[in-house]
Amino acid sequence: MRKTPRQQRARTTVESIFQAAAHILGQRGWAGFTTNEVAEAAGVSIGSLYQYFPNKLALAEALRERHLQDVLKALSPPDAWNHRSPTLVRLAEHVVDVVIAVHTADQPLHRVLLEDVPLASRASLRKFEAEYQLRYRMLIAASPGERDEERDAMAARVLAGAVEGVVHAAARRGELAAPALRSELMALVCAYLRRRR
Amino acid sequence: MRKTPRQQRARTTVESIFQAAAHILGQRGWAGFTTNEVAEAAGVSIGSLYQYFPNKLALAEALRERHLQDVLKALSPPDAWNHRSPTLVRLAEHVVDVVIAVHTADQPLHRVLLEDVPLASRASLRKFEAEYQLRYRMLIAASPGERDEERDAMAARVLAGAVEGVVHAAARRGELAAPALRSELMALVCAYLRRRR
Amino acid sequence: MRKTPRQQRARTTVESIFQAAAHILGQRGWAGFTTNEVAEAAGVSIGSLYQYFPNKLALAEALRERHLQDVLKALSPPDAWNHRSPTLVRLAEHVVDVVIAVHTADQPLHRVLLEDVPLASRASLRKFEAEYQLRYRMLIAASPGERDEERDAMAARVLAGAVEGVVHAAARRGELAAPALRSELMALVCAYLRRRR
Amino acid sequence: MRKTPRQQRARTTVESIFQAAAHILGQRGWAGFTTNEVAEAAGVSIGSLYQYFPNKLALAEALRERHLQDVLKALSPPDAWNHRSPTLVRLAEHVVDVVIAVHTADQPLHRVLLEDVPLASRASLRKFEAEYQLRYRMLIAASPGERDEERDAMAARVLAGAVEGVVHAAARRGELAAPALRSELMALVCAYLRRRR
DNA sequence: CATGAATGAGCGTTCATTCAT
DNA sequence: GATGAATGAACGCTCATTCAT
Repeated sequence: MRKTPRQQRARTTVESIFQAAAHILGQRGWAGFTTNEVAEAAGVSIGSLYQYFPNKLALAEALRERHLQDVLKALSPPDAWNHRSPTLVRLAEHVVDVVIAVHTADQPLHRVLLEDVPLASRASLRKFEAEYQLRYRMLIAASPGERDEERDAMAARVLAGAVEGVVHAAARRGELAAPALRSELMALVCAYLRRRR
Repeated sequence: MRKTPRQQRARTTVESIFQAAAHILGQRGWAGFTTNEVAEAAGVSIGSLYQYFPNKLALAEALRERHLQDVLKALSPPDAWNHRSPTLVRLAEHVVDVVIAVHTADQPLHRVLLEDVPLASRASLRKFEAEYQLRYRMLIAASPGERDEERDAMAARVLAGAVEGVVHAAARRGELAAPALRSELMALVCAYLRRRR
Repeated sequence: MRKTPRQQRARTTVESIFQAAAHILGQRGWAGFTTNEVAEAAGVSIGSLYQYFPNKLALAEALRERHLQDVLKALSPPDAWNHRSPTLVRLAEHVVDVVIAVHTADQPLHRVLLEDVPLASRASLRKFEAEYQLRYRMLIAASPGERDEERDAMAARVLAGAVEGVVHAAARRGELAAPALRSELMALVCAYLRRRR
Repeated sequence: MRKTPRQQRARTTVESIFQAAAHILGQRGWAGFTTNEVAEAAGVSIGSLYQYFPNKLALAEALRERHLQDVLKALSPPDAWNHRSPTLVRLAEHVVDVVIAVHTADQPLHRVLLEDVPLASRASLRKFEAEYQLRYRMLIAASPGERDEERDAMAARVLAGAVEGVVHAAARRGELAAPALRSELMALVCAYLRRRR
């Protein structure tokens, strides 16, 4: 961001730009994402947008950063688990429910931010992915069987890819709310975690 | 397509447009896909391109149609299975290997065609997906347990989403060729297919 | 230039762009030189302008190149001098008259092209200046006194600057056509050339 | 200027605007001269700038006025000449040295102010030029030969144009400090002043 | 007197598309 | 069938200027 808003009205300006940008980016995708439309939808002049974001990509990246932080926060273990860690199934349910919730809230935006918006620097995305994988590593770590660093890492990536893929496909079909979707996905995750090696 | 090429020279024109379009769409994505560049790369005038494709989207969709047919063909059961159907594991291996192969051959193009190029009509994509799901239904059908139409359909969608998701994520990391990827993905598929209900 | 016009209508397009650009650049200066106005004045769409010139600066530079060639050509010794070289005064008259003529034809354009338009590369301008100085070196070479390489070079630069400065100032005052201007400028040039060292 | 600063703090505000404006105008030229950058460089808000200058051009013109006054002051005959006026050569040396000094101190700014900044009204510039010519008239007046009002006026303009042109061209080449430049320029001026009519 | 958030006309440039040749 | 010159809407972005605080 070019400068941080100090006055209150500036903060509302920036916030409405974020809102409008999220909406339009999710709806139109990166190719159809235009700064002029964002400004108009935000009820703000195009000049104001460029006061705070040096260019279109920077706006999208700020949006991504924001969104990824939200995702990580939602995926964090609840405070209730501080003392007694839950069963494997509870852990899996938490991850599955959060991923479903993320795609429910912002169906297309999540995908666009992660796959459509060009990467100015890979650094921040790598950092997110590392954090993100960590959540799946916790599942693997809690599963039965002997531990193996490399194999567990691959398992975490496979699990993450599978969960993302299932939820993503369901989102495209508007099937996210179906209980059967959740139960089958849980079945998949648990079957994988409990498999004999 | 606006009209079908009759003369031989017209057929080579159209073919070189397809080649160039596939190349550029894969490299630049939908946002960077320009008809002028396609025509130039194809060694053909921009006018010729518009003789056969009414607009940019129609070209991309023709490309998609072509590609999806290829994918379905690759997924079809080999002739060798006509008489004796193979084991569950062999079936699963076939699907996994084909999906990996598809993403290996045309990494970015496959993704762009399926996720980036806007959908003029959902009809053709729905048709493809129905066909595509059928392959996974065969896996479910071959798995142990009692059959249930709705539940099996959901299971097929979940399985398809999972396999696609894992391979897709691996492709982004350039990890498609790793043997560990394949074996873990197989483990996931088999664990799911063999799960107790 | 992005591409060379092949068809006749393309050549007229480019020519009218040049005409309009020269007019507007001379009138408004570099800061007020807009490609949209050039295209409009040329009776051509903005797209056509960008078919031939990759950007605004390239257009101005093409104009400069063109103009500088014209100036050098005008300054070249006439064919009539091939066999018998003229007197010092005749030589000086030729230079003075040409410089006055150049500024008369395109008063502000000449200045803008040389001093206002940013230099993408200095190469072509350096080449022009070297050629330009050569004409003044001929004057110095024809003047009485012993020759000295360095001193003569400086004398040529001083003479060129003086003639340019006088004509340029007169142009700003609209005084270029005054006979007194020419005779006083000739007096200046001749006095300098005939000075005792 | 919109209003004259009364308080001390206002005077420093205006002064820092002038400083910053001179710096940026000299560096970037009229085309790259932006009020926002001036305000920032001056450590002053853009609002403050517009309190004192109604628009960008007015700021540049105030700067020009200031600069031209400085030039005239530098060209004024030193107090030492009040009683005994110096030789023709001394007079010429004074003018030449001052013009060189002016261009040395603020090479680009001087040029930009005189040639790049558009003229809102010619009045103030005409006044300056009249004053400026007067200095050259003194040289002509001190030269041998019979006086003639019109002819002397033209001679003064020619001399002024020549000196300016030589120094200006030398400045562009970074040659202002060269002793040979000064001596050749003096030779030019003296040759002209002493010419037989 | 000073601030700085906000504005929006207008710039340079791209690219899908048309049509005379 | 094929060409490529021509079009112009629309994009990303800048910057002179205003005005509420």
